[in-house]
Amino acid sequence: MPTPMPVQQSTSAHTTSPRRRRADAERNRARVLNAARELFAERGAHVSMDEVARRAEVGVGTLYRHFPTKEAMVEAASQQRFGEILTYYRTICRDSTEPLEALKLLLTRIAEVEARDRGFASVVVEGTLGSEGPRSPLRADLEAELVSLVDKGQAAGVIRQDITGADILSLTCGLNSIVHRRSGDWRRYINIVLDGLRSSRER
Amino acid sequence: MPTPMPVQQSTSAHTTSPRRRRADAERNRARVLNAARELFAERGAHVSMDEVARRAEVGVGTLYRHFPTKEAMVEAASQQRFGEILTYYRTICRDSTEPLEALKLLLTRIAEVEARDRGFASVVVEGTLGSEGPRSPLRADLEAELVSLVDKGQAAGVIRQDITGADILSLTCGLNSIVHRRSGDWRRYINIVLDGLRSSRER
DNA sequence: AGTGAAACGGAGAGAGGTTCCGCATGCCAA
DNA sequence: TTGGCATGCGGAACCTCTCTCCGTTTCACT
Repeated sequence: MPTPMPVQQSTSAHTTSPRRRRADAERNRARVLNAARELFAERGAHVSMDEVARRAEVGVGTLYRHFPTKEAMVEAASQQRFGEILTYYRTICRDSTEPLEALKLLLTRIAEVEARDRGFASVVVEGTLGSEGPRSPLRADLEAELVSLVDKGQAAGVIRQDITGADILSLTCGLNSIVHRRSGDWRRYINIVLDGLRSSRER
Repeated sequence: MPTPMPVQQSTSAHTTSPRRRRADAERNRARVLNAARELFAERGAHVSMDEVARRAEVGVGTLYRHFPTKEAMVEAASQQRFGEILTYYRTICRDSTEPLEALKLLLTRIAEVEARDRGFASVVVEGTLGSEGPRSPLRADLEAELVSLVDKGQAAGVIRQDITGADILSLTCGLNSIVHRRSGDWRRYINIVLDGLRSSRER
């Protein structure tokens, strides 16, 4: 390991960074992230690093100075999507809405974003399928919201007891599959899932 | 295209082949399939072709003479699993059992096999997620059984009308996710899915 | 045994991710 | 303003993995 002080926070937005970055580095990081977001959204996470570098008009080396691996870059590129979904959820439906209705709105939003952004879709699936690795901050936030939503629903007696918040993320795998195989049908799928989640006395 | 007569049926068991294969070729094909099945089951589909060739004690070239791509080989290796599941289903529960109960047995069996065979699990997910490409024969058979099972359940009024057999395969994506993240919890997941599938008058 | 077709092995082409290092550039102090 | 230098940059090179190609070997049939 030649570098004595590796960049730890390269994938996060970091409010208080230990050492300020140079202006050109900051600019390049933004260019890379934009290029990545565009390409991954349009064509999925299989787009090559060379291509991202070309669209960002930087060398591949620059990509790896800002993100340790391609996977981290894909993850970072979809952070904004998690952010959008969280913002929507927190402003629209967290407090005012009945839990099952809120869950429906949230799942619908996730499906809509997955339909628009193939890179995000694969991050959701991989992150749920792949067992190890640290969760990105906003993804963790979203999972936390789901957990508390499920808790609330269970306390109110409208969601069955034998389920956890983490289950919901697993259910989005199937959602993702439907979004990309038969666009449009996913509203039906959400209804099926919600009917399954209801507590028996609500049925 | 140099080869005038490419091997069409390389992934199937072919009962009536147009031209007989040499004995050594037949033997090597079996060795390769065995090696592939073992390695993919143990460690997943990311195992390299070199490694499969090494375990089968053949050269990589031989792998590609029997299977056009790695993907085809993974698919072929999991055909046996689809076969096992189909046999189980046809002998145990297709005719004699009530549709929802049969569906439960079938989903349970799929989960059990996925838990044992990581390669099979990824074939189920990829095949469901990936939109294009021809389905392998036994996979298609399994999907057909699911379709007729759903039809039967709908005719009997125990399965909701707004669902198709293909939806079930999508639901197995989430199943797969749970099988590999929290082994054991998938029985709970199956109950949730089944409750969602029930027609409303049954609840 | 002899012959031709079928099958084999494995080097290497090609593609994609990742690293490395000499050069360029922004930043700060004098 | 300029000189010093840490920081950042580009892209050739490297590694690994899939897949192809072709000289050699093996089988099957006479």
